[in-house]
Amino acid sequence: MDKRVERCKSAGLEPAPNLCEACTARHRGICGALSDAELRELATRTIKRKIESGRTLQADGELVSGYANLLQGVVKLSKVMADGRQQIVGLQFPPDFVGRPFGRESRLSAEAVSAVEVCSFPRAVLEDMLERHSGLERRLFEQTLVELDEARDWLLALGRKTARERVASLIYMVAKHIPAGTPREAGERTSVQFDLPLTRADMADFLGLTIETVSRQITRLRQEGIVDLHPGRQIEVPDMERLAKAVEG
Amino acid sequence: MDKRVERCKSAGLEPAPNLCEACTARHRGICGALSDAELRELATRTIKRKIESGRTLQADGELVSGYANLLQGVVKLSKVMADGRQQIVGLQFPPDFVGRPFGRESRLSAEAVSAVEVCSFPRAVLEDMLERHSGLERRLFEQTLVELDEARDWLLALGRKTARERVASLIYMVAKHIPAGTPREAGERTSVQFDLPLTRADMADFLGLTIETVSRQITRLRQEGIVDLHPGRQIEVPDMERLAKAVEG
DNA sequence: CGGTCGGTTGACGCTTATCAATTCTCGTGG
DNA sequence: CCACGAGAATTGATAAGCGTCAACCGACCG
Repeated sequence: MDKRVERCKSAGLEPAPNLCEACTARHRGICGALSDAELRELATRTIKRKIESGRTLQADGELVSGYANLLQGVVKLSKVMADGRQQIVGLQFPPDFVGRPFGRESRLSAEAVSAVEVCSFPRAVLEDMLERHSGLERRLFEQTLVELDEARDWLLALGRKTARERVASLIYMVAKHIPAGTPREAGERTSVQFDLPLTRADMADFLGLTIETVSRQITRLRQEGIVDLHPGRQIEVPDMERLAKAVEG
Repeated sequence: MDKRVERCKSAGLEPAPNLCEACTARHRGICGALSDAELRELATRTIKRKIESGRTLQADGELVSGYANLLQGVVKLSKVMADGRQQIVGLQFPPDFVGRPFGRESRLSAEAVSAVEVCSFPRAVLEDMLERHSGLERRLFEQTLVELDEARDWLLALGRKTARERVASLIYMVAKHIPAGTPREAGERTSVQFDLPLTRADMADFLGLTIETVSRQITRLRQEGIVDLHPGRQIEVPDMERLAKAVEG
């Protein structure tokens, strides 16, 4: 048995047979930069893994040993201060690439916030592929630029927005990223329903607030009719326009 | 006269003769990825410009028309909300690259916060150079990764740090970036003195605070003996260790 | 059935914003 | 050279928004 497969097993993970041709993300994310032949090559060097919620993909300060394409679920990137204060500095959705190219250490950890499925590969594979397929580097670069933009959007949110606006911003962002659950019948308003994969604690850590403040602001948005809460972290947004307004005031 | 040179003149800018061989940044920034021959080629297509404090290099929403290497001075990147709230999302120091590769629009503006000197070139030149010198793309990519890291560090600051810690963090960061003015004689403590190129308003916009709070926290750091203020935005840090402690609490 | 965890709600206090007045700095022109 | 004015910075008084502490509810699991 392959050594990597073995390591996965021992970590309680479940490697699956891996055929890029059947992968839903093969034309998205960084894989979109590869030809069919290249995808076949990649298939021999990657492992599809399921990761349960709460498990750590990459710990703060640990050497980068591997990378992954996110296929399903949500991953949070977070930083902690010496005294325990914590801040989530990014959320990743499919088909994002997870990991830091070129082995620069970066002081952050990546953790699954829901059941997650990734296509993972060791560091050497990425480096090898980068050398041989220049389109890949461009693709990674572009994603990094998008992440930089998103980080800067959140800087604006954390620096200048009120608690209510921040919560609205988060819900708005997730609504835009998640494959819309129920876009409702055409005749009705633009009602959207989806699963919010974050706990109140995660939301607070992302928004630079406390659990209590997040909870209060959500109640407020509910009373205002901007969101509807359904059991099991389901959120319904009856009118995206109104939510969008709450994002900026 | 070259058309570009003409445009510069008309904008009140002063193009200078441009010899990469004599440039102080030729081995740093993205130029460090180029050979002597390539630098000579680049020299024919760039213009060294001086830009006065307050002038805008790239306005929010405007199409990216050109790029620049920062040779001297400091540039701020900022975002504004519809109602005027403003947030600085990044500061750039020499020899940083200024501008957004691949023409993605990004909703931010770049403005000189001190007298600035840049080596600028039109968009087409960057694209052309990128195609012909693959090391260049890597270099740009690496800088973008550093910027992403810095943005995430500030997310932690804005989300979780107190006003005092934020102000200390900013002073600390500038102290690390600015070519140290007076490292003092070897026998003494590690005293550092430098110019803080930001107004209180800029600092506030960067730290997500108000002018008044920034001012109060600086007075406090002064009373604690962590910083010394000298006329003309000169700051002296008698002991970097103590400042570093203030950064995290 | 009790225990834990996630979430909500309330009372209170602290940090920071807001409003306002004053001082400082520096460039300009008399 | 000094007076003047405008913008930058400081300081004070007050208020608001969010954090802290604590009680409580409901779901889930052993």
